[in-house]
Amino acid sequence: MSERKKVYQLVLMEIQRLIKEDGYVPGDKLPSERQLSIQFDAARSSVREALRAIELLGIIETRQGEGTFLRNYQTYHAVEVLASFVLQDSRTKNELQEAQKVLEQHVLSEESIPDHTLKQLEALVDDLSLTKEEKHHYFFSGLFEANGNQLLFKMWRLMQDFQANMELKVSPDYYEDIIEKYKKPQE
Amino acid sequence: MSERKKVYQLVLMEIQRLIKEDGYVPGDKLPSERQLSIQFDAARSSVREALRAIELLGIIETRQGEGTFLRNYQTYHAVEVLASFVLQDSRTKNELQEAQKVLEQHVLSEESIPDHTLKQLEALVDDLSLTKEEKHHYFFSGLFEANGNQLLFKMWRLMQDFQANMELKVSPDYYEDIIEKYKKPQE
DNA sequence: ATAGTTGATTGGTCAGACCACTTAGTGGAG
DNA sequence: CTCCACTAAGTGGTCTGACCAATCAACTAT
Repeated sequence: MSERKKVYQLVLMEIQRLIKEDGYVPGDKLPSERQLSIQFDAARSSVREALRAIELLGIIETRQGEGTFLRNYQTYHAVEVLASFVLQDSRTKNELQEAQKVLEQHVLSEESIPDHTLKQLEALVDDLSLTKEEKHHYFFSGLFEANGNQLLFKMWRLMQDFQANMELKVSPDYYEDIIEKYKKPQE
Repeated sequence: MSERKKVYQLVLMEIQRLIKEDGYVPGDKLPSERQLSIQFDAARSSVREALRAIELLGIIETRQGEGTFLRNYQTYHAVEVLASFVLQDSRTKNELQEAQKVLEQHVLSEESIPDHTLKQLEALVDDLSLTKEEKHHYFFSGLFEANGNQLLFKMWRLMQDFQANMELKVSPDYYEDIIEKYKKPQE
C-alpha cells in the first residue's frame, strides 16, 4: 500500500528539509556528499543521485574541489531537457502559453506603474539592437519587478525560459500599445 | 574554454539522442542500465545519475525488475519539485495568495462552463457537511477541470496545498455569486 | 612578507558486489 | 496433455571502497 520510496527520493526530501529548516540561502555551501551520506545514513551514490537530479533542475550547483552550493534559480537546465522532450506535444505547448499569458495579463492589469519603469520600457521598445524575444523578456521583467511579487516573477521566468526553446510571436505594436495605456492617465 | 561536461550530462544527451533518433514513444522500454553503460562507455552509476535526473523531471519511469520506460509527460512532475523549492524560498503569504488569486481569477473569466459542472458546483455550495476550505477547494477544482489546462490546475493545487495551514477567509456568498453569474445567460 | 609546497577536503568516476523484484522458461505432478 | 510450482536470468536498487582531479589552507623555505 504505502509507496516504498527509493533512497534517493528520501534523500531528496531530506535535503529540502535541510535547506528549509537550516535557512540556507542562495550561494550557501551545503554539507559535502560524504557528510550528507553519513547524516542521512545512505550511500554516497544515493546522495549523488539526489544531488544530480536537483542540479539538473538548477537548484544547486556543484564545483569540483569546492563543494555543492545553493543557487539562485536563474538558469533552468531542466528547461532545455524538458523542452527537447515536450516540443512535439502541442497540448503542453498551449497550456504553457496560456499559463504564461495569465501571469502577463495580471501585471498588465496594474492601474499604474512607476515613472522610471515607464521610461525604461520606452527605451526598451525603441532599442533596435534587441530581438523580439529579448524585448519581450526585458519588457515583462520590468513590469514584474514593478509589480513586486517575486513568486509571480519566478513563475513567469520559468515559463519564459521554457518557451525560449519554442517559437513565440507577438505583434510589433504590442509593447507600444501597452505603454500608451499607462501614459495616458499621466498627461 | 570548452566546458568539461560531466559524464552524467553526456549520458543525458546521449539518451536524448537515442530517444529521438530511435523513435521511442511513451510506454516504450529503454535499454537496461547495464546495456546503456556499455553502449555509452560509462559506469553504471553515471548512467543512473542521468536516469534519476530525468526521472525526477517525469520523463521516464522505472520499475524494479522490469526496466525503464519512457513516460507520457502530461503529469508535469517537474512542476511539483520546482514548486517545492520555489514556494518555500519566497513564501510570503501575500505573494502566494496573490498568485493563487491570479489563477482563480483566470478560470473565473471563462465565458461559460458546462452544465454538469454548474450542477456540481451548486450541489457543493448547498452541501452543509463541508467546511469553508473544502468548499473552496472543490469549487475551484471543478472550475479548473472545466477549464482543462492541467498545468494551471496543478499550479493552483500546489499553492492550495501550501496554503492549507494558513487561514483563508471568503465571504459566505462568494460562491453563490459566481454561480449566478454563469446561470443568468442560460435562463 | 612572500612565494612555493604539500596535505586535507571535496566532487567525479569507476568497478564490483549483493539485494529485491519480475518474467519466462522448465520440469514434474496430476 | 495440462497446469502449476520452481528455477534461472534479467533488471533496477543500494552499498562499499577505491582512485582521480580540483581546490583550499596551512606550513615552510627563501
